[in-house]
Amino acid sequence: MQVQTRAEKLKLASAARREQGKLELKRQILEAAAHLFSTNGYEDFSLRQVAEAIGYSPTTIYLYFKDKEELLFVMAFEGFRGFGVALQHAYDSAPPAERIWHIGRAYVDFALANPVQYRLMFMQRSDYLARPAPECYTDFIDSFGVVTKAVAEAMKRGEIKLRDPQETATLLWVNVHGLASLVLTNSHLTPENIEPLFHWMMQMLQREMSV
Amino acid sequence: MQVQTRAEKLKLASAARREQGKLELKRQILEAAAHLFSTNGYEDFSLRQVAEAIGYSPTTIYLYFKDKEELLFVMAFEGFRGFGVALQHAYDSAPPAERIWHIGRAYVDFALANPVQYRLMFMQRSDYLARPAPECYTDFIDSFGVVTKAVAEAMKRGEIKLRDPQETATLLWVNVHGLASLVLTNSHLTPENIEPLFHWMMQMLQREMSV
DNA sequence: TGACAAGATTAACAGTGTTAAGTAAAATTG
DNA sequence: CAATTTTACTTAACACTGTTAATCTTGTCA
Repeated sequence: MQVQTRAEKLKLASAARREQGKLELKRQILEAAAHLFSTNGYEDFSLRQVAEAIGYSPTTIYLYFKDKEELLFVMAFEGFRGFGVALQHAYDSAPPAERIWHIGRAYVDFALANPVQYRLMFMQRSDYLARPAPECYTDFIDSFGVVTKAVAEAMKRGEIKLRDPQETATLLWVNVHGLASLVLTNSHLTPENIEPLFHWMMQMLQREMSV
Repeated sequence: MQVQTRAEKLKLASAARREQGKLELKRQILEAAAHLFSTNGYEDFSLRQVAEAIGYSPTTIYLYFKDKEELLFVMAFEGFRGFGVALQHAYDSAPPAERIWHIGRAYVDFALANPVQYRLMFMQRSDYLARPAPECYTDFIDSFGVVTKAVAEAMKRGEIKLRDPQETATLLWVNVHGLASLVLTNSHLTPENIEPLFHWMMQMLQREMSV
């Protein structure tokens, strides 16, 4: 490998700077989109409004996202990313014996703290879950995998009964998702008054896993 | 009250016939809409396509439904109606001691048999649940009420532990909805292979309610 | 017959996603 | 430094969408 000439270096630097600018605008689009999405809702979310919000012409967005669908997908995917981080954090920060409980807590808390995103991710466009991640999102945490891991390890430690970890994790998932989506749906269930139900549910699961 | 003249009778009959015709066209619109909805999906569902399908101009639909939103709502509501009927049937046709189990079964079966409607009702447009029923849909079964009733009666009979029936019903609901929506979302879970999970889940709930 | 009402249509508007052609400025090259 | 190419963006246009107002048609009634 030979050293580059000064001109070549400059060229690369400038290219990098421009690339940086592109990334920043992409970021800006995503921010405006997320904001409009959370205020207007899924139904009234429009590309043209996003464009207007950032002061660009509508077609500019197509230079950064293939189409509306992809912009929405990336928004959902940022949700999946944050969601995965939250579950992983719960896994990491809890004593092994309490991991499952903490993950359940983190799951529900995420839904309550990010209702708009949660709805998009798991209710309105749950089909996105089947889609492969967009390129450049390689450092992606498999949320369900976190649960499965916690379950499998608890089994290995003998804290819960030996079963198919995947199936056990699914039963957990069914419960936390069921509760979360019910709270986001039913006005009688509020973030405050679900606490007893959440505790009951988690205790039931814990008991069930032990037996 | 005096007898009507022949002319008055005719008038009424003709008015009734026309009213009948209106109802039939409304029915026709709903059928075409349901069909297009289930083939094209929520995103690509359009009034103009519905109009074309039944051979009317787009604006005709506005003579029968206030707007697209109401047509969609009525479609969802027909789903709620069928859903309520299914749960009620499960309630009626099962021996008292097995009612809860049967209702759970009916819940999940409905979701698997009517995935498109279920998605609309409880995932894509779960906000419809908070909306009051459209007039003329007065004979409406409160699905959650069926569960609550079954639970309350099982408590009275001493089959399950005394608790807040509403909260117990909610825990049941959380589970069946969680499972149903997961199956409709996750391609790894299919109507065939969830049977073990369903049984495990229901047994867990039954155990939990007894303790 | 002529007035009237009901049911449907046409035309139009505003807004949407999306594509192709055009433009101005910046970067690159000889 | 001038010429050329690339880049980032815009304008114009198309094919849709939901929705409204005005119009037409047709059978009903006095």
